[in-house]
Amino acid sequence: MSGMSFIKSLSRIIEISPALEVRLDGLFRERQVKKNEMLVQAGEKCTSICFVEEGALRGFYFKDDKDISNWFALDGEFATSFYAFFGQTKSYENIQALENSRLRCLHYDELQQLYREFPETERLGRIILEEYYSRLEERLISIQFRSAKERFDHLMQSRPDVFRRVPLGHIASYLGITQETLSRIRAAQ
Amino acid sequence: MSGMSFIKSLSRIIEISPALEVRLDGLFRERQVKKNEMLVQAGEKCTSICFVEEGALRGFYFKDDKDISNWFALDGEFATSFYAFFGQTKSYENIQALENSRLRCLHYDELQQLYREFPETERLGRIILEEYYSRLEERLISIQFRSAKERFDHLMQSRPDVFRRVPLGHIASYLGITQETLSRIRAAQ
DNA sequence: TTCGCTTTTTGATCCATGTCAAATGAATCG
DNA sequence: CGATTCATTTGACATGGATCAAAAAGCGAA
Repeated sequence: MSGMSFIKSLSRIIEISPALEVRLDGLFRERQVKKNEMLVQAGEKCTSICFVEEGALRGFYFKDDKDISNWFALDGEFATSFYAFFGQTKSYENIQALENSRLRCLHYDELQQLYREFPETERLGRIILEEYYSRLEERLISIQFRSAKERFDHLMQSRPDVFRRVPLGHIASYLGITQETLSRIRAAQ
Repeated sequence: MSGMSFIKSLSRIIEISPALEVRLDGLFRERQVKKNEMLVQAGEKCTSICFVEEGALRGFYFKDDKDISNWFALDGEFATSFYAFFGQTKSYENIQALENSRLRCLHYDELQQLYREFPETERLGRIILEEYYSRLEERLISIQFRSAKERFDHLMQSRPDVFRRVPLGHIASYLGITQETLSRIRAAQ
C-alpha cells in the first residue's frame, strides 16, 4: 500500500477545478506522525480534520479507566473527532497514531474559509458526511443487535485490513467486547 | 405542542431568502398521515425526507421476527431512512406513524434540484447532517458502553417526551433491551 | 359496561459475556 | 542473545439481561 493522494480521493466526489486543487493543496498541510503519537487529547478542542494518505489512526476514550477504541482510520480515510470538530467544542476522545503515518490536515477555520471561497466544497463536505453517517448507522445496528461473534464476522469481512494492522485489544473494545471474549471467538473459528 | 413550521426551523441555520422560502414551500409537500400508517416499507427505495411539523414517526426493522425501533422523530425533526435515502438504495427499515401526523416531505430528486438551484442549501444540508451525525455518535457510545439502566436514564433525561408518546415496547427495542427488562428498570426507580 | 385486544408487569430459569487471575507468546532493546 | 515489556490466550467463576410463560392493567369499540 503506497498511500493515496487526498486530491485524487476527493475528485471521486466532485470535479476539482485547477484553482481549487491548488487551494486544497495549500490548505491541507502535510504532517508526519510517529507510531503512538497523540494528535488530540480528550478535553482539548479538535481543530483539524486529517486525511490519512498512508498509515493508521484511532480515536479512543476512557470509560472507567478502560481504553475504548471508537474508530480506526486507515489509508484513504478522514479522521477527526467529528462531534467535537463540528461543534468546535472539547473532544471527549483522544486521537493517536497506530503506525507511522503521513497525513494531510485541514484546520477548522480554514475549512470554513474554504466553504466560503469555493461554494462547491459545501457539496463535497455534505457528501463525505453522508458517507460517514451511513457507516456510523451501520455500525450502530451492528453493535446493538448482533452478537459478539456476528460483529466480529462482520468486521472481519468488511474491513479485513483492520485485523492485519490493529492490535486485538483495540479491536475488542471497538466491537464492544473484552479482549478475552475476542480471543475466544477467534479460537473457535 | 402546536407543531413547528419547517421554514422557521431551517432559518435557525441559514438565512432563508424570500425566493428560497417560496421554493421550499413549494417543494416540501404537506402530507397528513394517520396513526400506524406506513410511510416506507423495507425493501423499497426511500424517496423522500420528511420534516415532522406535528406528530411522531418511527423507523424500525425486523431482526429474527422481532420488531426493532431504530429512531423516533417527534415535532420539529427530520425523518428518513438516511442510509437508503443518501444512497438511493433499498431501505432496510420501515417508517411508520406513531400518531396522526402532519409532515412536509421533499423528494430526493427535488432535493438534488434544490441543491443546484440554491447552492446555499448545500450548506444547509451539510449542517443538518452534522447535527444528526453528532447525535448518532452519542447514541452509539451510549449503546456500546452503558448498562441498560444507564441508557434508560439517559434517554429519560435527554428526550422525556419520547416516554410520554411512544409505547414502551418500541422504546425497549430502541434501547437495545427487551420489554421485560425495561419494565423492571422502571419498577426499580 | 363489558368484551376483546394490546400493553405492561411479574416470576422462574438460562446463557452469553464479563471479571479476575495467571500462563504463554511476541516484540523491542541494551 | 537474555531481559523487559507488551500482546494474546486460557481457565474458573459471576452476573446482567434474555427467554418463556402467565398474570394484570389499559383501552377502544359496540
